[in-house]
Amino acid sequence: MASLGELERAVMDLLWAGQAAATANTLRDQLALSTEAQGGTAGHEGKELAVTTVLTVLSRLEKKGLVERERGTRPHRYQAVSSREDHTAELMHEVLGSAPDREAVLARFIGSVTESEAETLRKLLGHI
Amino acid sequence: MASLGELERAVMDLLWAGQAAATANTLRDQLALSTEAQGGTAGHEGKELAVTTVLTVLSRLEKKGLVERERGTRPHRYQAVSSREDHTAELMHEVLGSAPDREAVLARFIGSVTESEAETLRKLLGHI
DNA sequence: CGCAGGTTCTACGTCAGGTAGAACAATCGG
DNA sequence: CCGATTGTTCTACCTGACGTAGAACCTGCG
Repeated sequence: MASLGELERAVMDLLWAGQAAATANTLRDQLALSTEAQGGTAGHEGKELAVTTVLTVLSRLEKKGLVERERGTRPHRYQAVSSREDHTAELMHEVLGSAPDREAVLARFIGSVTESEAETLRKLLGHI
Repeated sequence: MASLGELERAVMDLLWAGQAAATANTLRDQLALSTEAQGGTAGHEGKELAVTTVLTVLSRLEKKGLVERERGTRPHRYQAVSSREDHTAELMHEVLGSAPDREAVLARFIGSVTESEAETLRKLLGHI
């Protein structure tokens, strides 16, 4: 159970991007800014969501264990439990584990990795 | 769009496991056999599904591009488009690509790989 | 031609996720 | 201490994916 919806994903992206814990309102504003008059890479809409919507999503993310909230302060402050990289790596492991022959999967995986990534991997595997 | 439901997954498992293209009826029977009186590792139920159910799922899998069917023969024959390993590796790439800093993700990923897997990777990456 | 086996259409129930109003809680200025 | 303001929780609706399958449709075979 690790799949995220589109909005959930957008919220996580903000939490991962920002350094400090954010409040629901902050996130609501930031969500509105995404794509706001930005004809660029596409994303959502410059749509103003209700704060309750953001709060609902945050609660769901909390239940999924992706978000942690400080309940002490009045505007609760939300933050990602783990970094985007950790989370993604974990997901990769999950996917890898979903096949019986992990090594065969790794073989295919390596087969289509970019050269720079291969280099990174070599470096990382080297000093063991 | 790559997530599979439980039954979809079970069908793919069968298609991946079997060597030849299967018919809907064959798959229905095999699905019934899963867990049939097998108190083991758990799975489904020895439940007899309607063939139409299997066909619906197969159609959905076809639409998702995971299954290919021969329409010429009368009982259509279904088979997985790509091997389980290829599919899984592709998924891993998808996940990897979902983060901006791929190399950082790889670093975390390698950090929690088993020794035997690390060995496999080293072998596959050669040393330039 | 009529039937049996096979496929497609249509449809319903459930659950996740997007969305938000209504109700409730806390906080702040007076 | 009280009302207004701000923030959170409850409840609920809508959509789409998926499990499930009956009804209707097609197609050789006898």
